[in-house]
Amino acid sequence: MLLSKSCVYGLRASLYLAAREQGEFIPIRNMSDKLEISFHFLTKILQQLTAEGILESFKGPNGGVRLKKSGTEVQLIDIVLAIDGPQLLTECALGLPGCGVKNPCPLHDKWAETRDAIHEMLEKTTLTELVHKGKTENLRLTTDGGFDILFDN
Amino acid sequence: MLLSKSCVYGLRASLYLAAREQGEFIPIRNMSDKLEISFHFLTKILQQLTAEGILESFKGPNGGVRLKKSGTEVQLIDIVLAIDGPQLLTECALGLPGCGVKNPCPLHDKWAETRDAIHEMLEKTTLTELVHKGKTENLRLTTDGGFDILFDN
DNA sequence: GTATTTTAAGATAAAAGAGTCTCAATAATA
DNA sequence: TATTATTGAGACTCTTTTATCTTAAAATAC
Repeated sequence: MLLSKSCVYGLRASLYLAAREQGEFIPIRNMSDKLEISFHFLTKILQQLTAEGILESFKGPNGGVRLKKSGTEVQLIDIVLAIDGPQLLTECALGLPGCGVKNPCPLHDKWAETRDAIHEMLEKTTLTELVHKGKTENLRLTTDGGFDILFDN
Repeated sequence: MLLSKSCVYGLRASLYLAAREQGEFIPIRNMSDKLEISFHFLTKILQQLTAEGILESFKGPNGGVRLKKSGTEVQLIDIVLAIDGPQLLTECALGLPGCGVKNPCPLHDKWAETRDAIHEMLEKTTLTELVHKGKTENLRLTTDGGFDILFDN
Protein backbone atom coordinates (compact mmCIF):
# COMPACT_ATOMS: atom_id res chain seq x y z
CA MET A 1 0.00 0.00 0.00
CA LEU A 2 1.43 3.30 -1.08
CA LEU A 3 -0.41 5.52 1.37
CA SER A 4 -1.82 4.67 4.78
CA LYS A 5 -5.55 4.70 5.24
CA SER A 6 -5.25 7.78 7.42
CA CYS A 7 -3.49 9.53 4.59
CA VAL A 8 -6.08 8.51 2.03
CA TYR A 9 -8.85 9.77 4.29
CA GLY A 10 -6.90 12.99 4.81
CA LEU A 11 -6.66 13.48 1.06
CA ARG A 12 -10.33 12.83 0.48
CA ALA A 13 -11.32 15.24 3.24
CA SER A 14 -8.95 17.89 1.95
CA LEU A 15 -10.46 17.60 -1.52
CA TYR A 16 -13.89 17.93 0.01
CA LEU A 17 -12.85 21.11 1.80
CA ALA A 18 -11.19 22.49 -1.31
CA ALA A 19 -14.41 21.90 -3.23
CA ARG A 20 -16.42 23.94 -0.74
CA GLU A 21 -13.91 26.67 -0.34
CA GLN A 22 -16.02 29.67 0.51
CA GLY A 23 -14.35 30.59 3.74
CA GLU A 24 -16.90 28.82 5.94
CA PHE A 25 -15.92 26.25 8.50
CA ILE A 26 -17.26 22.80 7.67
CA PRO A 27 -18.25 20.53 10.57
CA ILE A 28 -16.28 17.28 10.61
CA ARG A 29 -19.51 15.37 11.18
CA ASN A 30 -20.76 16.69 7.88
CA MET A 31 -17.65 15.45 6.13
CA SER A 32 -17.57 12.08 7.86
CA ASP A 33 -21.16 11.50 6.78
CA LYS A 34 -20.62 12.52 3.19
CA LEU A 35 -17.31 10.74 2.79
CA GLU A 36 -18.38 7.66 4.73
CA ILE A 37 -15.46 7.83 7.14
CA SER A 38 -15.72 7.19 10.87
CA PHE A 39 -16.27 10.54 12.56
CA HIS A 40 -13.81 10.06 15.41
CA PHE A 41 -11.15 8.63 13.16
CA LEU A 42 -11.48 11.46 10.68
CA THR A 43 -11.37 13.95 13.55
CA LYS A 44 -7.98 12.65 14.62
CA ILE A 45 -6.62 12.80 11.10
CA LEU A 46 -7.85 16.35 10.59
CA GLN A 47 -6.30 17.33 13.91
CA GLN A 48 -2.96 16.34 12.44
CA LEU A 49 -3.58 18.47 9.37
CA THR A 50 -4.58 21.35 11.62
CA ALA A 51 -1.45 20.91 13.72
CA GLU A 52 0.62 21.00 10.52
CA GLY A 53 -0.98 24.25 9.47
CA ILE A 54 -2.79 22.85 6.46
CA LEU A 55 -6.23 23.32 8.00
CA GLU A 56 -7.58 25.64 10.62
CA SER A 57 -10.37 24.78 13.02
CA PHE A 58 -12.97 26.55 15.03
CA LYS A 59 -14.93 25.19 17.97
CA GLY A 60 -18.57 25.57 18.82
CA PRO A 61 -21.70 26.14 16.78
CA ASN A 62 -20.90 27.14 13.20
CA GLY A 63 -17.46 25.72 13.86
CA GLY A 64 -15.58 23.12 11.88
CA VAL A 65 -12.46 23.05 9.77
CA ARG A 66 -11.36 24.71 6.58
CA LEU A 67 -8.27 25.01 4.43
CA LYS A 68 -5.84 27.54 5.81
CA LYS A 69 -4.58 28.42 2.35
CA SER A 70 -6.24 28.38 -1.03
CA GLY A 71 -6.57 24.96 -2.60
CA THR A 72 -4.35 26.18 -5.41
CA GLU A 73 -1.54 26.43 -2.89
CA VAL A 74 -1.94 23.00 -1.35
CA GLN A 75 -0.17 20.13 -3.07
CA LEU A 76 -0.93 16.48 -2.37
CA ILE A 77 2.59 16.10 -1.08
CA ASP A 78 1.79 18.49 1.78
CA ILE A 79 -0.92 16.19 3.05
CA VAL A 80 1.09 13.01 2.51
CA LEU A 81 4.04 14.44 4.43
CA ALA A 82 1.81 15.69 7.24
CA ILE A 83 0.19 12.30 7.77
CA ASP A 84 2.56 9.59 6.54
CA GLY A 85 5.79 11.48 6.97
CA PRO A 86 8.69 11.52 4.53
CA GLN A 87 9.43 7.76 4.58
CA LEU A 88 7.83 7.03 1.23
CA LEU A 89 10.16 9.50 -0.43
CA THR A 90 13.31 8.68 1.47
CA GLU A 91 13.24 5.02 2.39
CA CYS A 92 15.30 2.33 0.71
CA ALA A 93 13.27 -0.15 -1.33
CA LEU A 94 15.18 -2.97 0.37
CA GLY A 95 14.68 -1.43 3.80
CA LEU A 96 18.36 -0.72 4.45
CA PRO A 97 19.04 2.16 6.83
CA GLY A 98 21.18 4.93 5.42
CA CYS A 99 20.77 3.81 1.84
CA GLY A 100 21.72 6.69 -0.41
CA VAL A 101 24.15 7.84 -3.06
CA LYS A 102 27.01 7.40 -0.60
CA ASN A 103 26.16 3.87 0.49
CA PRO A 104 23.54 2.45 -1.87
CA CYS A 105 21.85 -0.90 -2.17
CA PRO A 106 21.78 -2.59 -5.59
CA LEU A 107 18.29 -1.26 -6.24
CA HIS A 108 19.01 2.28 -5.11
CA ASP A 109 19.42 3.99 -8.47
CA LYS A 110 16.37 2.46 -10.08
CA TRP A 111 14.21 3.01 -7.04
CA ALA A 112 15.36 6.61 -6.70
CA GLU A 113 14.08 7.27 -10.21
CA THR A 114 10.73 5.70 -9.53
CA ARG A 115 10.46 7.47 -6.22
CA ASP A 116 11.14 10.77 -7.93
CA ALA A 117 8.25 10.07 -10.26
CA ILE A 118 5.96 9.57 -7.28
CA HIS A 119 7.33 12.68 -5.63
CA GLU A 120 6.85 14.77 -8.73
CA MET A 121 3.29 13.63 -9.20
CA LEU A 122 2.41 14.47 -5.59
CA GLU A 123 4.24 17.76 -5.75
CA LYS A 124 2.75 19.00 -8.99
CA THR A 125 -0.84 18.15 -8.16
CA THR A 126 -2.91 20.69 -6.27
CA LEU A 127 -6.22 20.20 -4.52
CA THR A 128 -7.88 22.73 -6.76
CA GLU A 129 -6.74 20.93 -9.86
CA LEU A 130 -8.33 17.69 -8.72
CA VAL A 131 -11.47 19.43 -7.53
CA HIS A 132 -11.85 21.09 -10.90
CA LYS A 133 -11.47 17.75 -12.64
CA GLY A 134 -13.88 16.16 -10.19
CA LYS A 135 -16.50 18.83 -10.72
CA THR A 136 -16.35 19.07 -14.48
CA GLU A 137 -16.36 15.33 -14.98
CA ASN A 138 -18.55 14.54 -11.96
CA LEU A 139 -16.06 12.02 -10.60
CA ARG A 140 -16.30 10.48 -7.17
CA LEU A 141 -14.76 10.81 -3.75
CA THR A 142 -16.79 7.97 -2.26
CA THR A 143 -17.68 4.43 -3.19
CA ASP A 144 -20.85 5.44 -4.91
CA GLY A 145 -22.20 8.62 -6.37
CA GLY A 146 -20.46 11.43 -8.16
CA PHE A 147 -18.92 14.68 -7.09
CA ASP A 148 -22.19 16.55 -7.20
CA ILE A 149 -24.03 14.58 -4.56
CA LEU A 150 -21.37 15.53 -2.03
CA PHE A 151 -22.58 19.08 -2.14
CA ASP A 152 -26.29 18.85 -2.68
CA ASN A 153 -27.06 20.54 0.60
CA MET B 1 5.58 2.12 2.79
CA LEU B 2 5.66 0.82 -0.75
CA LEU B 3 6.47 -2.80 0.02
CA SER B 4 5.71 -4.79 3.16
CA LYS B 5 8.58 -5.95 5.33
CA SER B 6 7.90 -9.53 4.28
CA CYS B 7 8.29 -8.48 0.67
CA VAL B 8 11.53 -6.62 1.30
CA TYR B 9 12.95 -9.65 3.12
CA GLY B 10 11.82 -11.85 0.25
CA LEU B 11 13.63 -9.62 -2.23
CA ARG B 12 16.83 -9.58 -0.22
CA ALA B 13 16.78 -13.35 0.18
CA SER B 14 16.08 -13.86 -3.51
CA LEU B 15 19.03 -11.65 -4.41
CA TYR B 16 21.17 -13.66 -2.03
CA LEU B 17 20.12 -16.87 -3.73
CA ALA B 18 20.66 -15.41 -7.18
CA ALA B 19 24.16 -14.40 -6.18
CA ARG B 20 25.03 -17.95 -5.14
CA GLU B 21 23.35 -19.60 -8.04
CA GLN B 22 25.36 -22.77 -8.48
CA GLY B 23 22.54 -25.23 -8.24
CA GLU B 24 23.13 -26.00 -4.56
CA PHE B 25 20.43 -25.66 -1.95
CA ILE B 26 21.18 -22.96 0.60
CA PRO B 27 19.97 -23.51 4.17
CA ILE B 28 17.59 -20.81 5.34
CA ARG B 29 19.54 -20.56 8.59
CA ASN B 30 22.57 -19.54 6.58
CA MET B 31 20.59 -16.80 4.87
CA SER B 32 18.87 -15.56 8.00
CA ASP B 33 22.27 -15.21 9.67
CA LYS B 34 23.90 -13.41 6.77
CA LEU B 35 20.94 -11.15 6.03
CA GLU B 36 20.13 -10.52 9.69
CA ILE B 37 16.51 -11.61 9.35
CA SER B 38 14.66 -13.71 11.94
CA PHE B 39 15.05 -17.34 10.90
CA HIS B 40 11.45 -18.38 11.48
CA PHE B 41 10.04 -15.30 9.86
CA LEU B 42 12.24 -15.70 6.81
CA THR B 43 11.26 -19.36 6.62
CA LYS B 44 7.61 -18.45 6.30
CA ILE B 45 8.30 -15.88 3.62
CA LEU B 46 10.38 -18.31 1.60
CA GLN B 47 7.62 -20.88 1.94
CA GLN B 48 5.37 -18.47 0.09
CA LEU B 49 7.94 -18.06 -2.67
CA THR B 50 8.27 -21.83 -2.86
CA ALA B 51 4.50 -22.24 -3.05
CA GLU B 52 4.46 -19.70 -5.90
CA GLY B 53 7.07 -21.66 -7.81
CA ILE B 54 9.80 -19.04 -7.56
CA LEU B 55 11.96 -21.15 -5.27
CA GLU B 56 12.29 -24.86 -4.70
CA SER B 57 13.18 -26.45 -1.39
CA PHE B 58 14.72 -29.63 -0.15
CA LYS B 59 14.53 -31.06 3.35
CA GLY B 60 17.20 -32.69 5.44
CA PRO B 61 20.99 -32.43 5.51
CA ASN B 62 22.37 -30.57 2.50
CA GLY B 63 18.85 -29.22 2.07
CA GLY B 64 17.71 -25.65 1.79
CA VAL B 65 16.18 -23.51 -0.92
CA ARG B 66 17.27 -22.31 -4.34
CA LEU B 67 15.84 -20.41 -7.27
CA LYS B 68 13.72 -22.59 -9.46
CA LYS B 69 14.65 -20.64 -12.58
CA SER B 70 17.76 -18.71 -13.51
CA GLY B 71 18.06 -15.29 -11.90
CA THR B 72 17.93 -13.80 -15.38
CA GLU B 73 14.37 -15.05 -15.63
CA VAL B 74 13.13 -13.73 -12.30
CA GLN B 75 11.87 -10.16 -12.23
CA LEU B 76 11.31 -8.19 -9.04
CA ILE B 77 7.64 -8.03 -9.89
CA ASP B 78 7.40 -11.82 -9.54
CA ILE B 79 8.47 -11.62 -5.92
CA VAL B 80 6.36 -8.58 -5.13
CA LEU B 81 3.25 -10.21 -6.57
CA ALA B 82 3.95 -13.47 -4.75
CA ILE B 83 4.24 -11.77 -1.36
CA ASP B 84 2.29 -8.51 -1.43
CA GLY B 85 -0.16 -9.43 -4.15
CA PRO B 86 -1.33 -7.17 -6.97
CA GLN B 87 -2.82 -4.39 -4.79
CA LEU B 88 0.05 -1.98 -5.30
CA LEU B 89 -0.48 -2.09 -9.04
CA THR B 90 -4.24 -2.08 -9.07
CA GLU B 91 -5.49 -0.11 -6.09
CA CYS B 92 -6.93 3.39 -6.23
CA ALA B 93 -4.75 6.06 -4.63
CA LEU B 94 -7.81 7.36 -2.80
CA GLY B 95 -8.83 3.86 -1.72
CA LEU B 96 -12.05 3.77 -3.72
CA PRO B 97 -13.19 0.29 -4.73
CA GLY B 98 -13.61 -0.27 -8.45
CA CYS B 99 -11.70 2.85 -9.41
CA GLY B 100 -10.69 2.52 -13.05
CA VAL B 101 -11.11 4.03 -16.47
CA LYS B 102 -14.85 3.35 -16.31
CA ASN B 103 -15.46 4.92 -12.93
CA PRO B 104 -12.40 6.91 -11.90
CA CYS B 105 -11.58 9.11 -8.94
CA PRO B 106 -10.13 12.57 -9.62
CA LEU B 107 -6.62 11.27 -9.08
CA HIS B 108 -7.01 8.17 -11.19
CA ASP B 109 -5.24 9.28 -14.38
CA LYS B 110 -2.21 10.74 -12.65
CA TRP B 111 -1.86 7.84 -10.29
CA ALA B 112 -2.21 5.33 -13.12
CA GLU B 113 0.79 6.92 -14.79
CA THR B 114 2.89 6.81 -11.66
CA ARG B 115 1.80 3.28 -10.94
CA ASP B 116 2.84 2.24 -14.41
CA ALA B 117 6.29 3.64 -13.74
CA ILE B 118 6.55 1.49 -10.62
CA HIS B 119 5.26 -1.51 -12.50
CA GLU B 120 7.72 -1.02 -15.32
CA MET B 121 10.66 -0.70 -12.98
CA LEU B 122 9.74 -3.90 -11.14
CA GLU B 123 9.04 -5.72 -14.36
CA LYS B 124 12.22 -4.77 -16.16
CA THR B 125 14.58 -5.49 -13.31
CA THR B 126 15.92 -9.02 -12.92
CA LEU B 127 17.63 -10.56 -9.94
CA THR B 128 20.75 -11.22 -11.99
CA GLU B 129 20.98 -7.62 -13.05
CA LEU B 130 20.98 -6.43 -9.45
CA VAL B 131 23.37 -9.15 -8.35
CA HIS B 132 25.79 -8.14 -11.07
CA LYS B 133 25.60 -4.53 -9.97
CA GLY B 134 26.00 -5.58 -6.36
CA LYS B 135 29.04 -7.68 -7.07
CA THR B 136 30.90 -5.31 -9.32
CA GLU B 137 30.31 -2.30 -7.09
CA ASN B 138 30.41 -4.25 -3.81
CA LEU B 139 27.08 -2.84 -2.69
CA ARG B 140 25.14 -4.10 0.30
CA LEU B 141 22.16 -6.28 1.15
CA THR B 142 22.48 -5.73 4.89
CA THR B 143 22.88 -2.78 7.22
CA ASP B 144 26.64 -3.01 7.26
CA GLY B 145 29.22 -4.59 5.01
CA GLY B 146 29.35 -5.01 1.27
CA PHE B 147 28.23 -7.69 -1.11
CA ASP B 148 31.44 -9.67 -0.70
CA ILE B 149 31.15 -10.44 2.99
CA LEU B 150 27.87 -12.22 2.32
CA PHE B 151 29.74 -14.94 0.52
CA ASP B 152 33.04 -15.25 2.31
CA ASN B 153 32.38 -18.81 3.37
C1' DG C 1 16.96 -48.02 12.40
C1' DT C 2 18.45 -44.12 15.18
C1' DA C 3 20.18 -39.68 15.44
C1' DT C 4 20.83 -35.42 12.99
C1' DT C 5 19.74 -31.73 9.85
C1' DT C 6 16.80 -29.46 7.52
C1' DT C 7 12.00 -27.45 5.74
C1' DA C 8 6.73 -27.35 6.83
C1' DA C 9 3.07 -25.98 9.52
C1' DG C 10 0.62 -24.19 13.14
C1' DA C 11 0.10 -21.83 17.67
C1' DT C 12 1.23 -17.97 20.12
C1' DA C 13 2.95 -13.24 21.21
C1' DA C 14 4.21 -8.51 20.38
C1' DA C 15 3.82 -4.27 17.78
C1' DA C 16 1.63 -1.21 14.70
C1' DG C 17 -2.32 0.50 12.31
C1' DA C 18 -7.21 1.35 12.25
C1' DG C 19 -11.20 2.46 14.54
C1' DT C 20 -14.30 3.60 18.78
C1' DC C 21 -15.64 5.80 23.00
C1' DT C 22 -15.69 9.21 26.66
C1' DC C 23 -14.99 13.46 28.52
C1' DA C 24 -13.03 18.12 28.51
C1' DA C 25 -12.73 22.74 26.35
C1' DT C 26 -14.61 26.38 23.59
C1' DA C 27 -17.97 29.13 21.41
C1' DA C 28 -22.69 30.51 20.03
C1' DT C 29 -27.37 31.21 21.18
C1' DA C 30 -31.49 31.31 23.61
C1' DT D 1 -26.44 31.45 32.73
C1' DA D 2 -27.82 27.12 30.76
C1' DT D 3 -27.91 24.56 26.66
C1' DT D 4 -26.16 23.04 22.54
C1' DA D 5 -22.76 22.35 18.89
C1' DT D 6 -18.53 21.72 17.90
C1' DT D 7 -13.18 20.46 18.10
C1' DG D 8 -9.38 18.46 21.26
C1' DA D 9 -7.30 14.84 23.71
C1' DG D 10 -6.73 10.57 25.70
C1' DA D 11 -7.94 5.81 26.79
C1' DC D 12 -9.42 1.84 24.90
C1' DT D 13 -10.46 -2.00 21.47
C1' DC D 14 -10.01 -4.56 17.25
C1' DT D 15 -7.37 -6.10 13.29
C1' DT D 16 -3.31 -6.85 10.65
C1' DT D 17 1.49 -7.29 10.36
C1' DT D 18 5.63 -8.81 12.24
C1' DA D 19 7.99 -12.00 14.95
C1' DT D 20 8.74 -16.14 17.93
C1' DC D 21 8.14 -20.81 19.54
C1' DT D 22 6.99 -25.66 19.18
C1' DT D 23 6.24 -29.79 16.91
C1' DA D 24 5.95 -32.61 12.72
C1' DA D 25 7.79 -34.43 8.41
C1' DA D 26 11.45 -35.53 5.27
C1' DA D 27 16.03 -36.70 4.04
C1' DT D 28 20.78 -37.98 5.14
C1' DA D 29 24.42 -40.33 7.51
C1' DC D 30 26.07 -43.31 10.74
